[in-house]
Amino acid sequence: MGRPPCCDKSNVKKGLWTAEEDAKILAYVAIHGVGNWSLIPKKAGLNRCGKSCRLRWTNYLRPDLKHDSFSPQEEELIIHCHRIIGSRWSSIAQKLPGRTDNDVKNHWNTKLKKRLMKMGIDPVTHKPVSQVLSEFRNISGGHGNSSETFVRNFKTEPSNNSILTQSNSAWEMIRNTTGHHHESYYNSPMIFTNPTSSPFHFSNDSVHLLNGTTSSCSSSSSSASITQPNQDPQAPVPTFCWSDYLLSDPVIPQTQGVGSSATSSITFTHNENFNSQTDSNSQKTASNSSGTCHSTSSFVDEILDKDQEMLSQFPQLLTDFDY
DNA sequence: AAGTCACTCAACCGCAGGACG
DNA sequence: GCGTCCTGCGGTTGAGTGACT
Repeated sequence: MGRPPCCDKSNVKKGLWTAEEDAKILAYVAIHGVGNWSLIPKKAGLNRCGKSCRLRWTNYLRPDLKHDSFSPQEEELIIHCHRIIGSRWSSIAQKLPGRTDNDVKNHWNTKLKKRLMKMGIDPVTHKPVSQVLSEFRNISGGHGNSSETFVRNFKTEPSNNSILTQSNSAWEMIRNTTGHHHESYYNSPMIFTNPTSSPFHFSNDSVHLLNGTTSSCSSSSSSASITQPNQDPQAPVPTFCWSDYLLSDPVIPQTQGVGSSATSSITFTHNENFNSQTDSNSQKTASNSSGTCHSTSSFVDEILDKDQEMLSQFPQLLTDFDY
């Protein structure tokens, strides 16, 4: 027996709110404050579900909300946070005063995701589509010979791609077109940027996104080495060869012919946000990772070890996003 | 001018987790 | 420990609107 509905749905109004209804909510909250939303409709004289009232208040009527368009800085922050924590809209919204999770989610789905796709960046992984497809080719046997064509279409006319229109990311496209669900790979924290591994990021800079220019990624090269424009050329660039882990993971089938164009030797650059607070530590960690790339350990074990290492060195990661 | 399409965003839905008796 | 209620969250839907043919 399932949970009963929160209200009698046949007798409550649905759909857009009128100014009069808004005024009733505002008047009630001004006097009594928020809380116990299930009782508010009755007390405020509204024929609405309490849940609907709460949503109207939190997403629209709250006095601290901004109703203007997103600034470039806010967009940059959304992209950055999404790269780190994914679609945890409430957590991202907390970083944006005056914005709700619904605002952020809608803005991502309608604007930012499309902008990334148009630039050839997969909005799920935040990596160049060419690289995502190349990596997939590596683990699926190397017969994805149409990936370059796909990447061209992805970058130039994403809206004309029926598959993309529905699935919106290279990874989802791969899943849809092949029926293969490489779950261990798909869920890998190295691919889906996990905060515990976040010192190793592609620097598909938000600056480029906001300026409307294309990123430095190449649609033809599967060996991505992306560096930050302001990075000191003298400074050593820590690298992290996660593909080594992939090839050593027993879950993922090994393939022949992963050399030349199919080899994914990806250079991860240092995340600027970690530089400011934990520069020496993260440099050390990154350097340790870059120099070794041991293929003798399993991918999962290495990730877990790295998580532990990161958590011990960057405890603020736990607090930043409410883990 | 009328019809169609694409896009935006407010609102809804179902689920999960916490609080409480 | 269990059931109920409330709240919060993320995914999805659909009405409204502007652009295009």
